[in-house]
Amino acid sequence: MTGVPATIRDVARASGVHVSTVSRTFSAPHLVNPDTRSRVLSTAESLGYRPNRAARALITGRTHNIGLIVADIANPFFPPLIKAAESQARQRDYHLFVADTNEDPVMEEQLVQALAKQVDGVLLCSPRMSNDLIEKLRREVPLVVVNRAVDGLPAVVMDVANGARAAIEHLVGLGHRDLALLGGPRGSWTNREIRRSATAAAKAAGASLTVLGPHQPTEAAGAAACDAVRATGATAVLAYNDLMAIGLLQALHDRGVSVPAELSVVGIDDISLSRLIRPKLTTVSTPTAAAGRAAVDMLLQHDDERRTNALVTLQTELIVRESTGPNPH
Amino acid sequence: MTGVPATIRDVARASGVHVSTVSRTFSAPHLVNPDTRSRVLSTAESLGYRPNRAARALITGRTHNIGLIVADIANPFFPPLIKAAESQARQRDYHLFVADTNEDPVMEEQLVQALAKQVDGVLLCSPRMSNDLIEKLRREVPLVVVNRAVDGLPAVVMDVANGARAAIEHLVGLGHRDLALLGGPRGSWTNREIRRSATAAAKAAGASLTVLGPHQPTEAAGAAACDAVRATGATAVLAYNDLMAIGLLQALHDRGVSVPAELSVVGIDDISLSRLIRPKLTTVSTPTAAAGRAAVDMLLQHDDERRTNALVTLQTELIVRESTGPNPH
DNA sequence: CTTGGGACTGCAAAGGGTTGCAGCGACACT
DNA sequence: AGTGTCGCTGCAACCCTTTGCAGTCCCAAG
Repeated sequence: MTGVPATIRDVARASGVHVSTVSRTFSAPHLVNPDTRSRVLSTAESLGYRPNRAARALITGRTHNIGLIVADIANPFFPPLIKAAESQARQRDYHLFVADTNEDPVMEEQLVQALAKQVDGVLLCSPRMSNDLIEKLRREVPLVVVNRAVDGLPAVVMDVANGARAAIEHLVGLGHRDLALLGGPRGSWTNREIRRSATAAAKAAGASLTVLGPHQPTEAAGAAACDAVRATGATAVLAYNDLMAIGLLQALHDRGVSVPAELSVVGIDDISLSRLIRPKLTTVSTPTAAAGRAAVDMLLQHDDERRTNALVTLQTELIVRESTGPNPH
Repeated sequence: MTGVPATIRDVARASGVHVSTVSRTFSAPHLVNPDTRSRVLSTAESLGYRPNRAARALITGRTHNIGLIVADIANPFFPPLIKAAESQARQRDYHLFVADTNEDPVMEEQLVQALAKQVDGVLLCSPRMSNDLIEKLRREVPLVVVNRAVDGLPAVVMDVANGARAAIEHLVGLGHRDLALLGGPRGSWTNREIRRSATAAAKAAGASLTVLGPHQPTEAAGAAACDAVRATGATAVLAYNDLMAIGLLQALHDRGVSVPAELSVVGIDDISLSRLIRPKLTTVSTPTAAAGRAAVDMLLQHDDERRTNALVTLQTELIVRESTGPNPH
């Protein structure tokens, strides 16, 4: 009512107890007499008192905040992950800082540093920085990495290797023998996994695979790579993500190349967009919401446990839609 | 190096000055002798010292944090806004809490309350709560409202009224006389603006306008409303947002109704998706990134200024693409 | 009646900074 | 020499809460 927020002292005075009793009413209710407790609670209520988290953080060392760092909030891959992480965090009474690095590795480091003192841990999504740097940063703040496997660090990854293999096998099964891989950004663990797995799968199936890239993981980059893709002579292409695949689709459409009649296209991620465009995109779905939840859970479990299950791998699934078809040749 | 983070006291001891001098080195550099300053800075550097923001917040009362509350992070309308706000905030050395209400008005209130003590202000995006409640909450924490005009409260709105009018005039200009409005969620100021303006514009042009709704602002709701839209007999539809328009487009496609030959569809927002689908969506573009930046700016300017320019209105623009065409009758 | 223990509660230090105030030396001016 | 000012630095209180420790009261057991 007064405009200035009530502190624990106001409540103590108003209810005739010591501040420590008020404190305990909130943080260890079982230690205070039920009568006292309800009295304190009701005066706190009437004063509009809320514990000051900064002060609490100062003494307990726990902020009840989590940092979430992503490469690009506007990349449709991330919002479902952010949403799930935020929801999971809040359910456990944590708040979420969200920060955007603009795909810039040095920004990643700065952000972790800046957030370090203010959070109980940081979720690093699809980091582009080096493993060495991650090793260094983990000493400043608990880290959970998403979309990257780092030795000894808790991590949540998608089984994109399996997904890429399934995609290649799908294409080979449709008679394609000349394949292209539209590579993603430098520094991306996922990109390396996809390349490794796709290359192996193509080799095992006796097909050729031309690797293009690195590229930014954007629709524009996908469109820009259109001519390079066609120059490879491939009849089917696997893209690093749906966004690039969709950009490629647009560019192909502009050039009058029909999909999948002349060229088959597969994406990865299954962002919501992918089933809205024409042709509907064949893609490898990755459980992004589950990844967000899992990452929060890993961060919030106690350190000893955290070490034991240091790597969570989430399954992916090939979703065949309309952008893939038989080899025209 | 030690694992435990260095405090201001460590730096003071190591550089042979008092803590207050170290404090000033960081928060009021001009007050300390350049020699002293550089000495402090270098020992701070070598100790890996970073000011503890919680401690600072405790004494200064300013957290250097901002809360951003949106209805649905995964709704493509919001990510560009979030991204812009985050970037603008960080540029001014603020961090951003992001929270998601799931379109739930009571969650909105809880979130503002929970964040209140932890931030210097809250950006309330597209709030669904009542004006009374907003009035109440503004007494607990500085508020800036986006996509809603509230008396005396700093707000950033898009001129959707003008956009809706332009859309209706565009449709009338194409010969349509029987129009429908696919309404958005209850409690949305934007929805009321659109309805008001569209109704007035239709009336002025001598066209009929059937208003449908309220609906959730989702693709699914847009699709679900397909039959209701057709039942109105309208030859052109304006949707509350692109997501609903796109859902409608999908449903129309499934039913074999061709757009724009049989029915014209207009969206609002111009999310990135809208130019990727077929037919490309005619829509009213809203400057979401600019809104995010403006909201942060408003929050961060001093109170006296904040009062003077309490309402920022951002212009919208009709973007004619492929989903609108002449009246078939 | 003593002793022990349990249930509460109060005391005071601690956490890491900021900031008003005062002290101090150097210098300029009268 | 005395006075005033300026630039810099130290002192110590303060921000709000948590928590180890100790004290009080009461009751049950011996």
